[in-house]
Parts: sequence; C-alpha cells; structure tokens
Amino acid sequence: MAKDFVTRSENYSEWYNELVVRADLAENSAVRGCMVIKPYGYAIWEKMQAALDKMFKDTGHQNAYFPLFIPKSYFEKEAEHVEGFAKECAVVTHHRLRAKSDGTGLEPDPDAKLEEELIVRPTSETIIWDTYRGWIKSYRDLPILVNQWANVVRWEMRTRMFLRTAEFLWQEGHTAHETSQEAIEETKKMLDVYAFFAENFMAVPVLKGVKSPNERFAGALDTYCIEALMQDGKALQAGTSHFLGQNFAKAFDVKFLSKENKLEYVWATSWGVSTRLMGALIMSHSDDNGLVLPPKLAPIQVVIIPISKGEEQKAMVDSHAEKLCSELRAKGISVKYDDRDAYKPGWKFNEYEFKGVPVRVTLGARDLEQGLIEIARRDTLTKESMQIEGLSDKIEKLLEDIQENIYNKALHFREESTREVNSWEEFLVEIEKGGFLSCHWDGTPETEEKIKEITKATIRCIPLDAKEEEGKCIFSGKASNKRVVFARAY
RNA sequence: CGGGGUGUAGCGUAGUCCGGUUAUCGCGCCAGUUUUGGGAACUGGAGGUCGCAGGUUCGAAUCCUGCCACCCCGACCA
Repeated sequence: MAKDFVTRSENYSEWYNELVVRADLAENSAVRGCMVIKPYGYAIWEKMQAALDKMFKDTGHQNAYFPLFIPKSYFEKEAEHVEGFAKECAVVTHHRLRAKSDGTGLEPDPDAKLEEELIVRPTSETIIWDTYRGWIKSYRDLPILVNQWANVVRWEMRTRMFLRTAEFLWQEGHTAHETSQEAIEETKKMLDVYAFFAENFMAVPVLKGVKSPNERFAGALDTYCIEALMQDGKALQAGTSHFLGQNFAKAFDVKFLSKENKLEYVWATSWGVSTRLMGALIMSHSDDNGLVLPPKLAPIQVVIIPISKGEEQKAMVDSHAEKLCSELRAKGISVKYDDRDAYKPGWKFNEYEFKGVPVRVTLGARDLEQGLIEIARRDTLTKESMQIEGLSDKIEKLLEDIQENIYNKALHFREESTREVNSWEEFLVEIEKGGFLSCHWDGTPETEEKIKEITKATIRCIPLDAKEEEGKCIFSGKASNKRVVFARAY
C-alpha cells in the first residue's frame, strides 16, 4: 500500500496532482503555469511520440519545423481564428534588456521595441499557411502532408500538470489538398490514427465523433475528436482533427492552378495531440497504489529485484538476473535490474508499484534453490511463483495480457458509465453521477448553451457511428434524428 | 479576472490570536555499524533570508501596509 497517498474517492483531483509528482512524472516549475517534465515522465512522452511519429510517416506525412514567433498581423487575417486565441497570447514586444537607472535590475530597452509585436505561437496555422503560399502554385504541388513536433503557449488562467499548462508539447499536422473531399478524408484518416493510438498503445478506449458548432476549433468548418472518459466520470478531449475548408487559404491567399487551368483556393486540415495525452493515460488506469502504465508505453516494462544474504547468494542471484535480462532484451523488452544495496526489497516493491511498472520479477535466493521465481503484475496486484525455465516467453505473454486487461477494464468502465437519457428530469439526475449521457438534441447552439449554463455539461461529440433514430430533444422537446453525447469535461 | 484559502528546512508541520532565550516535531538527506522475502534499526551529523518588500517596536515568524506565488470554486481551454 502506498503510504500517505490520498485515494481517488477521498479527493480525485488531489490524488491526480500528488500522483504526478510522487510517480516522478513532472513537477511545477518556478514559471507560472509551466511544468518541468521529469525524465521518467518524459520517457513516456518519448514512447508516445515514437509510436505516433511512425504512424504519421506510414500515412505519408513528413516532419518540418516552423518558427516559434508569429507576427501579430498574421492573426488578424482569419477573423474566427483570432477571436479564439487572442485572449491567451504571450506577446514579445522588445528584443533587448538594459540595466535600470536605479540599479535594481533589468528592464526592456525602449530603443529596442519591435516595430511589429511577435506572438508566441498558440498554434501554427497562420505562419504555416503564410509559408504554404510560396510552396503551392499548381495541383502538382499538392497534397502537402506536413507535421511539426513543437511547443506552444496558451496563457491559461488555471493550469494543471499535463491537462492544461501554459506551455505544452504537441504535434500539429497541417495538410493542403486539391479538393474538399480529399481534405475531409485526410481529417478522418488522422482521427482514425489517433483513435488507434489511444486504444492500442495507451489502452484508452475513445469515442470518435464530430464537435457541435459551439465546440469547434476557431477557424474550422468541422472538428472531429476522440473523447475519453476518466475514472471520476469526466470526459477528456484526447485529440482533434480539423477540416479547415478554404478559410486559411483565403486568409493567406493560397491558390493553385487546377488540371482545368482554373485558379482555386487550397483545402486544408490540421490535427493535433498534446502532452495532455499523459493526463489521459494517468487518469484512465492508475489506482490508489499509484500509477498503472500500459506495457507498450512503460519506460521500464519489467523490473527485477534481487533478494539475497551474503556474497555467495548474491553472486548466484546476479547470474540468474543477468541471464534473464539478456533474454528479455533480446525480445525487445525493456528491463531494469535494481540491485542497489541502499534500499530494501520492500521499499523497491512499493517504489516500482507506485511508478506503474507492469511486471516485477523477484529473484530470491530461497526460491531459486528450488528453481522458482516470483512474478507480480501491477494491473491486478497479484503474485505468482513460476518455474524459471521459459520465463522470458511467459513474461512476453504476460505483458500482452496486461495491455489487453487494462484496456478491457477501461472499456468496461466506460460502457457502464454510458447510458441513454430521454428526459430533462432524468438528465439533471444522471449528469451528477458523471459519465457519458447519450441524448437527443435539437441541433441548436442555444439549447446546447442553456444546458451548459444549467448543468456545466457540454456536447462532447456527435458520434460518427450514431444511428438514425427519431427522438425528441431532452431540453426543448423538438425533433431530433440522432443521439449526441453529453458529459462534464476537463 | 471574480470569490475563498494557504505560504515556517527537500516534503509535511508546531508556534501566529495574546511580540520576548538558541524556531518545534516527523519524514527525507549525510557518516558509521548491524541489516535485506512488502516502505529496516541504532548512534552521530548537516540543513532555516519563517513567501518578498516596507513599516511599528528596545525587540517581529507573530502586529500594520503593499506585493508575489500556490491551492480550491467560477469564466476559458489541446
């Protein structure tokens, strides 16, 4: 049991904050709203990046890099876009500091004021579309399929590590196409990539859908999203893929000559996932004993802990450990042998349990004399004695089992937290219990806005697989032909 | 940005109302010895601008003023 660790039921948000720090994932920095991602947390992010990056490249995308700074005037070119982001921009006004006249420190040098302020990018559509104008002249230049791994800044009022920080890491794909249809296909394709990643790597089941107009990205015609459900019953938007139409092409005058020799505006998409995925990962699987990681993203998949008395036993345990490590590494499994003398086995058990290492192997001199070892799995907290022969094969299989088990557990939770609601009275009761509520909605922003005002619940998405069904809006009673998903969200 | 709360060692804290020796205790840290199957024990030791800046006072962690940071609840959001 984790000592002095608050439980989820006692205080969910305190549980989350403490978990992030105690599992050594990240800590608050001296800079307001910005966190330090620590090596263990960053290692998880690197595994996420590697898997996503491969999928982007397998679907034909290339990486590139655009400037951190964007001239202010670029934001003025797309009206909806600027309205969405203006309130949370960091602005660079000077390029030099000088000593204050009273000797108390530094101040921006008035002589070094920028003629035009630079915005620290909150997202890169504007600078990228300004650049694309120079790249695109003909249909032969299309499509452009580019992704960028970067940091962005959004000056948020209230921040929480991984879920909402003023600076965060992400990737943003920006593609340019000849036709509307091709751009929409790209938007959906990348949504599928995200959903596949969430479910198969993170072991987090997600709902694929389209945002209602209220929740749409600033400047998009359609925003597709994946929505996950956290253990406290709140929804988390885990990734978005936008169909931008010709909005940015028009704002930045990006045209191409078609096969028919007609000058046309380019069709665009953008899509992104961020370090917020770390928050989704943490909140989906972890328990009152600490972090639980899916094997596919765990920096350490197997930890080996030795127990011995005296030099002779230690040598024997060491040699078994060495053999097991090399067998596991040959299978591409990341393994750590923790033979530090400074900590006792019990201490290490708790340490790795808290950090979510999927499999623990205890190599004890007493067991080894009988050819046995002990395997503990983090997801179920169960232990089992096994014969040492063929151990690496069993561990390989076990890692697959754990990956599947935590996905199924999360899926089961989501299914049991998703229910159909057919009346306003019922909605008011059910929304308090958390989870996804599948309801009829009249399709108007006014209704959505009122429901949000009264209950804090928003439409998370209109599921892509929603079936046609006659019904009445839970709020207005007007006709509706499909159900949408409501929830309170992060 | 509005409402509420909190700042004392790396972390958690006592002391603050009612100013007065060398700022309390636990964890952690360092050294040594004994230990090792679910967070080891003993002995010794290091570590403090009491959030910051002013002020009142013989004397301030304690009283006053201003500022800053963080947490919770709202509005906003990947």
